[in-house]
Amino acid sequence: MFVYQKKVVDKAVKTLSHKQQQMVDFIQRFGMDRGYPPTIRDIVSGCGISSTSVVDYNLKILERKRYIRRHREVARGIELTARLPSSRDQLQIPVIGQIAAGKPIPVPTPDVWNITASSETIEIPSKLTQGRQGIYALKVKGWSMIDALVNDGDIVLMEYINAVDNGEVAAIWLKAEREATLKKFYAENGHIRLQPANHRMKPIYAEPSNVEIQGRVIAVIRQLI
Amino acid sequence: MFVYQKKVVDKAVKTLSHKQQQMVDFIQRFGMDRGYPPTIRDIVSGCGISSTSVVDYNLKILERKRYIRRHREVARGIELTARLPSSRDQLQIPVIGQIAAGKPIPVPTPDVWNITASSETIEIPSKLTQGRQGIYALKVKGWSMIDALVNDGDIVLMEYINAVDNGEVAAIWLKAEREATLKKFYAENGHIRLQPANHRMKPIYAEPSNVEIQGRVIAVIRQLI
DNA sequence: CTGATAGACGAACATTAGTTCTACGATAAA
DNA sequence: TTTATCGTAGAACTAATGTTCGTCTATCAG
Repeated sequence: MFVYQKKVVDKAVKTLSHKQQQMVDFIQRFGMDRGYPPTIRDIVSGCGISSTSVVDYNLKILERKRYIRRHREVARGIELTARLPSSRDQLQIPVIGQIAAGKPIPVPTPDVWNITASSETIEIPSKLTQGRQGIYALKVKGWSMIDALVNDGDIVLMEYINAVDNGEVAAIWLKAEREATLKKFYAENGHIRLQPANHRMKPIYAEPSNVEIQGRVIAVIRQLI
Repeated sequence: MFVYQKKVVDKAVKTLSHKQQQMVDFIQRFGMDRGYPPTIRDIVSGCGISSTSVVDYNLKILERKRYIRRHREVARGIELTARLPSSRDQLQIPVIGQIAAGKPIPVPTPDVWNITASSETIEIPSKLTQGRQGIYALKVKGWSMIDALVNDGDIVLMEYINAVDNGEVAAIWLKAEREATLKKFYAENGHIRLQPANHRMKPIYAEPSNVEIQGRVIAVIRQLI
């Protein structure tokens, strides 16, 4: 008796024609994307079927095999019996301070690094950093970085290095002006050109002795909720 | 100015009448229990309301306040914007196209959603979206969004909605000009003010009939390698 | 008092979408 | 061959469901 029962269940649960599997997948995806189940006609076009009655026919089978539950006479009354999860990896990056004109850029000393859980952290996909070390983040205060297309409140992802290649965007401390700024860095015969990201704005020129590279900009994140 | 803005958003997001709160709860429960969203008439009887138009009226408000998203002309096309679970993992968001002046913004239709699974996607922390659904991303082409502090190559994270509150940044299609643009949106006595994020730039004014809201900007991501 | 506005009603209307019926070809059993 | 069943089609029918409109009430500012 148990054997018989098992057999029946097996057959009922496992055997799905290609079309039926396709329909289950479609219903699944549709629900995930849109927040409500598909109509029979959605399934028709979504699975390249040519008639509503075919879908109805197969839905009846899926229902019998307990992949779905149907609520008759109800628009979109298709309910998946199973629902699912997911996961991935990401990094916790410390936001170690603010960047603002007139204030030196805080440098991530080891002690700061060590579970500065005290302050803030942001999560980012590990893909963004591409495996680099010495990554930290700064929150931008004020509008002085506007010519780098960075707004008040933006988060700047930084890599802690002291030299950059031409054309890279860096956080630069101008000693004499006592100003922090984000610019594209170009070393050109004896002096340094700092080029705003905004092409309408003019570059500024500085003496090498007046600039201090504080880090390289990896990414800018602006969240508007 | 910022205070005013905050106030507006606050009010828009928080204040719910008793009836509206009741409706949200009902929609929530209904979806949990049955696996599909309620119809307007379900809400009528479920919340002891006496007319479908009352429900419609309040659904419009809930939509404006972003508690739900509605899919017009679609049976049970009510989608809660906040779905419960979702841990601290990250999401695969499809980059469904480019945004550029002179080109309409591609809208994520169901088929695009699925097909683009094959094309490009970006990973973002689920925290960034705060559990919202209907999130997609666009790659910015050209410098026409520069006054929104968005550069060529930036990724704009969008939420697919058709109505925004004053002060929010939206992707707007100007019909007559055939131009897409990212601006802060303000509806003011009969006309619409579109305010660049860059405070050095002047707002532009438009007729309501000329603007089409394509989505809301959730975040901007600029990756510099 | 007047006008503006938020909420609520109920009916009518237009689509959407589930259901049903007939028919056809292929395959397998009798 | 005949009969039965599975899978597929297409169309028609009807119930379910979203939308719109005119109307009504209550409240509040001027």
